[in-house]
Amino acid sequence: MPRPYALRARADGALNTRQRILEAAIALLAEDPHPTVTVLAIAEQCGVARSTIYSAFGSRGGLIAAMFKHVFDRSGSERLGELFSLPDASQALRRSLEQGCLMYARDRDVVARLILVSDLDAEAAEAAAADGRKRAAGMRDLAHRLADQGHLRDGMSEEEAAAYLWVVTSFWTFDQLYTGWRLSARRCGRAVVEMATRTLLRPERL
Amino acid sequence: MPRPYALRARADGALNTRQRILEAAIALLAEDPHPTVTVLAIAEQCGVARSTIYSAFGSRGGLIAAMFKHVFDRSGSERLGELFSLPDASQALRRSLEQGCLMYARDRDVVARLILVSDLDAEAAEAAAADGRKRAAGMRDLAHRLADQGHLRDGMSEEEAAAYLWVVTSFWTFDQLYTGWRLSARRCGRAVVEMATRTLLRPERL
DNA sequence: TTATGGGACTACAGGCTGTCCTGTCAATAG
DNA sequence: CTATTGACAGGACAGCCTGTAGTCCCATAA
Repeated sequence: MPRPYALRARADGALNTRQRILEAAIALLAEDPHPTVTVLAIAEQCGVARSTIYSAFGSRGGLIAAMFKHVFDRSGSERLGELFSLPDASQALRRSLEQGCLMYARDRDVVARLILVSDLDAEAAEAAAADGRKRAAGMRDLAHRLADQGHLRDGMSEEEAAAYLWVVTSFWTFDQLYTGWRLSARRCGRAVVEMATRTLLRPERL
Repeated sequence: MPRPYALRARADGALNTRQRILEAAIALLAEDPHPTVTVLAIAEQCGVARSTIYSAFGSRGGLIAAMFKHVFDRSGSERLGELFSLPDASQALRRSLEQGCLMYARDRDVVARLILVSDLDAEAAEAAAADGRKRAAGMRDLAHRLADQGHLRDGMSEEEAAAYLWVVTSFWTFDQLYTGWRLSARRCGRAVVEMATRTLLRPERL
């Protein structure tokens, strides 16, 4: 007959290990420009057995998916949420796009690497897709508010506006400017805002 | 003493084999949405020994680099060049961006896959970078012509214009709309042109 | 006829994933 | 205090992948 276990401390310890592995894995991506994202390398990075990673995340794909979520949900996303929720939709657009670029820039290498390896792994791809759906919903919301407040150009439908916002807020749009064209994070932000506002908003309100 | 060999037929055969391998490899990417891009899989796809691929391309990375060049240089790029060279820079912009989207759409899966695996392989990454430099030069040229012909908005420098063109002509910009937002190739083209023209050109010339 | 080189086939070393199994140790319940 | 439980380390192993090397066949050109 099984004994009922509360396991407060044990469970905490396990959670802690999970966190430690995630942090170490992300640190590995941040340090090395072309890291070998192998389970062994990550295990060694944080002094944990390879088998521990499998028991904590199930598979390499599971680990990468968890890293993806971790990076995209961590520090800075509240700040972004605040700006995004500014009452004036036009201000929300400008400020959150700029802030988004700063956030992308801070973790550029990690994010880029993570997106790449996620795309090649079915399990991790799901995490990336989920993040995409979240961003898409956000952009529809912003487009709706822009329309409501009369910011959109004549002939620009809400749905079309959401599509444009979707494009300009993607990591790759940022990175084409940042890594591809070597602009500073701040300039990237300005450029992205410029594209969005010129394309979407009434000229007289620019 | 080595004998001078013309080897017309043999060399032709070898070239032929190279081509066949490339075509087969690209077909493999096109068929399967999530293909395992292994040398063995490609070898089997076109009924060739694995070792033949190594002797023809040197390595997996070499093969991928060759595929990259092959896809980006093949049919359609003359057409794109034509449109790009139209005397009216504004027309060149619109027509070549639309045409570019049609080309991206035709080989979408192959291109996406190729960009992903290229980024994770040092050797293939060079091929991708070379293609990027080519596109960057093209965009600078177009920006220069737009400036010369007085199409650019007040305050829009040639260099800045090139950066915007660089972003909107990237594969990922297209794909965010095509795969991410499920627009048709034609609508993607219109959207990209819209972003470019609204951002870059004088409002009165739209 | 004969040397040459393209290409097939085989074998092997080394690296990675994923699974399984054993052993150790700290936390917990009785 | 003692027995149980679960986190974790460590190792072995199958299976797949890359890259290299050696061997053989045979069409071609001298």
